[in-house]
Amino acid sequence: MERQIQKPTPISGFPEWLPAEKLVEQRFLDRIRATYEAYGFTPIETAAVERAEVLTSKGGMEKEIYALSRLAAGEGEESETGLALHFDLTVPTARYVALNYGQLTFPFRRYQIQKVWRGERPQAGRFREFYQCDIDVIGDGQLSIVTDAEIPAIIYDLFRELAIGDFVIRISNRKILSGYLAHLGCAEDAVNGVLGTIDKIEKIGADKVRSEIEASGALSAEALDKVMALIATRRSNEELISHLYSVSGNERFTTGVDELAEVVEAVAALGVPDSHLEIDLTIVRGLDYYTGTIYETRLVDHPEIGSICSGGRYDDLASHFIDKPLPGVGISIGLTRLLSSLFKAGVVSASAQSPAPVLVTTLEREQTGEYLKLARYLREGGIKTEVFLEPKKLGQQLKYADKKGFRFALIAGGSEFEAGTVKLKNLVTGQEQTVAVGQMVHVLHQKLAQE
RNA sequence: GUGGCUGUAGCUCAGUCGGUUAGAGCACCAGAUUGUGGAUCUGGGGGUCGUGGGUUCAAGUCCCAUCAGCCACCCCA
Repeated sequence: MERQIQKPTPISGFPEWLPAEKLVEQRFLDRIRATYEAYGFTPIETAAVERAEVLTSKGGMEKEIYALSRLAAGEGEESETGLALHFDLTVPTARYVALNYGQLTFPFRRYQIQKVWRGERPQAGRFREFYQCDIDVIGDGQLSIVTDAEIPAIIYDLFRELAIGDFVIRISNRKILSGYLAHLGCAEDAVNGVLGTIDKIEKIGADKVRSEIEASGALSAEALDKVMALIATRRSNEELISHLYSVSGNERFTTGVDELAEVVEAVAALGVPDSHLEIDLTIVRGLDYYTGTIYETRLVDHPEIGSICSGGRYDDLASHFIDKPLPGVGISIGLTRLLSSLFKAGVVSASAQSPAPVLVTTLEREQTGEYLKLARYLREGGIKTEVFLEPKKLGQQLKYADKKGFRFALIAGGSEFEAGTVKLKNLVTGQEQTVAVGQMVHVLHQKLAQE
């Protein structure tokens, strides 16, 4: 019988991390969860699929949505299921909140860490399957503007904890520019187009932004000058806010400035230093469903990575599903993109292939029970431990430990068993130390804490 | 979705003007005297050259198709 071997190929855009990388991802996920919960957010999870019409209710994303169908259907049966994989977590959340409106308590604070799928053409940093780590606060009819200040505080706490280098949270309020544009005579239906152009300023430069807006004819030459002057001038947060108060605009503009000023003040009260929060009127976020505060975060030393998390305030989460205004504010971390960028940039390295720091080596087959017992003591003492079970020479066992990134090898043979001791070998420094079995948990805890 | 580039070992790639049994580095496996890893040395396994067709005495090499991958745009996390 001939065996057909199918060549295993990766599927582009569907990343599968190696163990060392997956361990880093788990560590990140743990910290993201812990930080979200520290601010009182509660986890929810929604189905991987939604009814197709639910996903398309916002419009525009059809081409990116993977639909579900059965490979084969019986006579007269429909192979289409009418279901499709969710492409973000916002639409499912809206549906979930509307569905469970009566059972949820508002303001509803939820976090949601799930995979999403998009039928895009993949390339570096762009995936077809990836994790989003969302938090949102959703109010029933109203939601304090101070909530908008909690989001940067959470981001600040989290990225400091993740230790992936210096970062800056950029913040703005959509009402400011859109109000200003309207005030300067830009037609309402042209405002989003102009904002979209301004959003590209980092990529294409101020000159091209100007000529693109000019070409669109949305603004008079005089108005364009004013807009460019406002967005292109660098100012400190304090200077910019006082400058904005001196600029004349319409009511929307003024509301935006008031909101931004209040948020920035509250962010400071939450302990985020000025150095990590930057008001930047050029960030607008492509999605026009944001209506107020908007955020982006980037790494200072790696601007090429782009925004590592972004979000904002919206007036109404679930108008498609429920006849009640549900304003909210939230943010999403694209964990898969973040990690792949960090690996590529060398900001984090994935080296350890085992979550356990200790490998118990085995020298004598007839003492297997003793080795297993040693491992049990270590685990009972809270130390993750693996036992090497294959009949190989010590040298090969240490090589295995080295490759998998264990930090300590525990070595014991005849003489150690007789004396009731074990040898602890530090695999980084090569140093060895003999300790009594009763002391080994204590000693290891000390040594691991030192690193 | 639009445009460009590339497919040779697990990975990164070399392979001349078409010419004999297709190469390197890394990785992997084994060994270099009894219970000590990362280095070095020696040896070893592994490829129907993405797939299908065509041209030719002869194709990894040229042509066509197809599939896959990468990059840019678009969109965004």
